Amino acid sequence: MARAVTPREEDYSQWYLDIVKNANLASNSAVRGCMVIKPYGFGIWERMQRQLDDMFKETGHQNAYFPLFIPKSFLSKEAAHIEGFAKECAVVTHYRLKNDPNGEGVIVDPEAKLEEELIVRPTSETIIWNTYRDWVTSYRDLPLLINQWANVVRWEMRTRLFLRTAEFLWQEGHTAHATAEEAQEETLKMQEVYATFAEEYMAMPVIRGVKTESERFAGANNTYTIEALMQDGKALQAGTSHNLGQNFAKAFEVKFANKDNKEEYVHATSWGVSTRLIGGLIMTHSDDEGLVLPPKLAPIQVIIVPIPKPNDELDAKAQELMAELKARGVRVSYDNDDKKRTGFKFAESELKGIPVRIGLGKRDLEKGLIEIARRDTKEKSSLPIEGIVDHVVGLLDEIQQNLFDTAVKFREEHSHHVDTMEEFKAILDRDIPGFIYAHWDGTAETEKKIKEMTKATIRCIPNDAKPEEGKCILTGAPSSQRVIFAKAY
RNA sequence: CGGGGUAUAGCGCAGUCCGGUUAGCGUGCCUGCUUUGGGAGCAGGAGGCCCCAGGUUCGAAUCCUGGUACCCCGACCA
Repeated sequence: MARAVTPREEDYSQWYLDIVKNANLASNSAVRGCMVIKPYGFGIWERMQRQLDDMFKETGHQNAYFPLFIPKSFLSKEAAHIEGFAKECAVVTHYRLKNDPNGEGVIVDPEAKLEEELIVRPTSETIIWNTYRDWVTSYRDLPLLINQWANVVRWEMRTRLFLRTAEFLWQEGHTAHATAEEAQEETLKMQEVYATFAEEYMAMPVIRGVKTESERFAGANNTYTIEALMQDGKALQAGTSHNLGQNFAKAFEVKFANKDNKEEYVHATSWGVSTRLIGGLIMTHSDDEGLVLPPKLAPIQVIIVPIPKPNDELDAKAQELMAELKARGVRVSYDNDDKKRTGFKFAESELKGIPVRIGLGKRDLEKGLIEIARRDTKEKSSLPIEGIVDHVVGLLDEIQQNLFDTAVKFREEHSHHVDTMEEFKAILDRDIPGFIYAHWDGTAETEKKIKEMTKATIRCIPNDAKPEEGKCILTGAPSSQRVIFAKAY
């Protein structure tokens, strides 16, 4: 049988598509740019959702839900916002179909034209701020800490499964605060929540930083980001947290009475992560054998394979093991399909990225042994059956940690400090370019020129950037700190 | 939006240039037998509006006209 996955060396982009398709995560659909998320892929998203949702609740947020549709006029109330989204909006113009009088099928009923068109939300700031106007009247109503799990639509020119789809699933937090300080605190807090989630659950190290003006969210005063480095040396913006200042409050007249009974506009934030995270997860850990999942997010953490095939004795042993593992909180399943051969099951468990595989062998069992295979390093070992549950539970933690450590090491090996344009270009010409720390003169013109010359953009100014005197790699103008450049998804 | 490509079985493709039996191949699926410690073998079987609409022709997957959809490259893109 042919190789299931194109090797990364040969064609990284095809490798990515092969993983998504062959590991049964998602597929293209009948609708351009929109994907079908299959059960296994959605299982990963559910694990992500559950964890993030817990983290949002712990930081004081509540979930709510706002409409899919936004009146066209709302979108134009914040100038920068409409500027950013106008070119990628799906518009609803009619509300009824009818049978085609000339033949088969249905047509849009021209008599059912909407007075005002509705926009399918590309993001919900406008509809939410229009609602918040009624929710906020006093400082006692603040802070307002709301999150929404939803789908949004952005009519992108070109799409890629998970990384950029016309419709995607996400969460968007929208908060209102009495002071600018509180809003800034919230913005940074949620950036940290995202970073913690990425590192501790996805095992994906991220740089916490702030976007330059040209990369900022449309309508924000500042956009904070977490940036991850993918295996092909390109950056992925994995989550953003925006300080919206009073821009939306002013556009939607959201005012409150402060303690002195004076009217003030509220200060706002918004923050989101999307199904794009699954793309990041794939490109951080997976290999030429298939998907590699961190145990904390794997829908199945341990799979038991009977060798050479299921029988009463092996089934009983498997059930016993499963019960013990489940009691320890492990997500375990038993591959007792007798139509598939052992080798096929091994290959399939690797393709699907299941962190630990237990080979329950007839011969091994007679000797009191069990085979444990870990997905991350592909190591196999035969261990005594006593204490196997403890071993597996410990191994899951070890794999989680190893994936993170390996990803950190990769990022460090592909992070470069450069001081000249020649070095800068040389790094970008490498097969795996990575993050480039360089001085920049702080102007949008320079940023744009560098992008035109090299396709690299400023991913962020790291939160922990140390003050350092230097000269802009393009103009030679003075700079006080390094910023991170990279080619990006 | 510019350039290129594709549309034939669930999936991947050949056939189209040069019209002509019953439209093939691989894989997957179903049945049976033999296998079974790293993607099994053999045999039998099911599965097709050949993207859509018109046209040419005795005859169209194939030629002509028009349309639609998707993919790739670029531009665009929290």
